[in-house]
Amino acid sequence: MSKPLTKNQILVLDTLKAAPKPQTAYSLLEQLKEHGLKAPPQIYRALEKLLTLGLIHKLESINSFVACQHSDCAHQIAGFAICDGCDQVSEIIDDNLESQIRSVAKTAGLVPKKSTMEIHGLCRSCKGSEA
Amino acid sequence: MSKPLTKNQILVLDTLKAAPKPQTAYSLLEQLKEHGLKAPPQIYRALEKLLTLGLIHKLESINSFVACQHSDCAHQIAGFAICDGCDQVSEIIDDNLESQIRSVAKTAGLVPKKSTMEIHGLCRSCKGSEA
DNA sequence: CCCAAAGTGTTATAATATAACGTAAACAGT
DNA sequence: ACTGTTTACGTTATATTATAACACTTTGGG
Ligand SMILES: [Zn+2]
Ligand SMILES: [Zn+2]
Ligand SMILES: [Zn+2]
Ligand SMILES: [Zn+2]
Repeated sequence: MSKPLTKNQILVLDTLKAAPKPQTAYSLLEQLKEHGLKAPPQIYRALEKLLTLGLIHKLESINSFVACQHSDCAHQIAGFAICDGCDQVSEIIDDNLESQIRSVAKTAGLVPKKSTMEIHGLCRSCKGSEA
Repeated sequence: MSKPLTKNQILVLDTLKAAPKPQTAYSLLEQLKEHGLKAPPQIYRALEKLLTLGLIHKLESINSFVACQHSDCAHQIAGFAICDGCDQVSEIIDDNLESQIRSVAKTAGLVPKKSTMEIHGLCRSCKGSEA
């Protein structure tokens, strides 16, 4: 029996799901002020829970959060492709990625727990409209 | 002819080279106060320059900086293995990593510019001394 | 009912990073 | 040498991201 999400957790998750691009904690707070949320801890606490449930991901390189684009990849390892032109993000599950990570970890003699891979660049449409 | 580093840039780089673990901008500032540095921008500006020169790397997941462990990998793609027990970091250059990144980027239709890969876990010695 | 765990709302503060300003070297072209 | 341009400098102030701490409420099991 997995516990249902609380009101604040649902608010944050739904906002992330509806957003076209990654959101910072403070942009979420701004949007949720009309629903009664008032202070950063309310956002950060919901984010933390959603992270441990694997329902959202944090993009470390831009201090932002996105809803998981798969059903629930708590245990999986994902890579993120981030367009610096339009902020669009794709979450990529690649079978080789996990073995790649294990390989790098092994080289370093590290037992891996958690990893992030974030690739910045330009998507096709932004690449086309460059100066 | 590559321009020589400035005084502040050398101070920051040398401090990072001598450090046993990643340093935050503010820990660098703290250490460099005795050399006359007084304000964050002095540190951040040196860091930015050193980053573009490929002499240091930023670990996005811990908001910290490390000296490059290779001679100069401005163009290369590296992975970082970070021990959460002792903060030791290994910079791994793996031939497969670059192709892996290209693969993920291609899946997303992204022309890659810059990427980060950071693996957290426990090194052998910390793993051994677990509770 | 009672307890423990998890969540809530709130105020305050810590930690990370940049804007903006005026000045000073560094350097290439004339 | 004189210019203009670029880069770095030092400084003050502020923006952005994240957490500490406290008192209270809800939830669910024994
Ligand atoms: Zn996911
Ligand atoms: Zn784009
Ligand atoms: Zn390097
Ligand atoms: Zn360790």
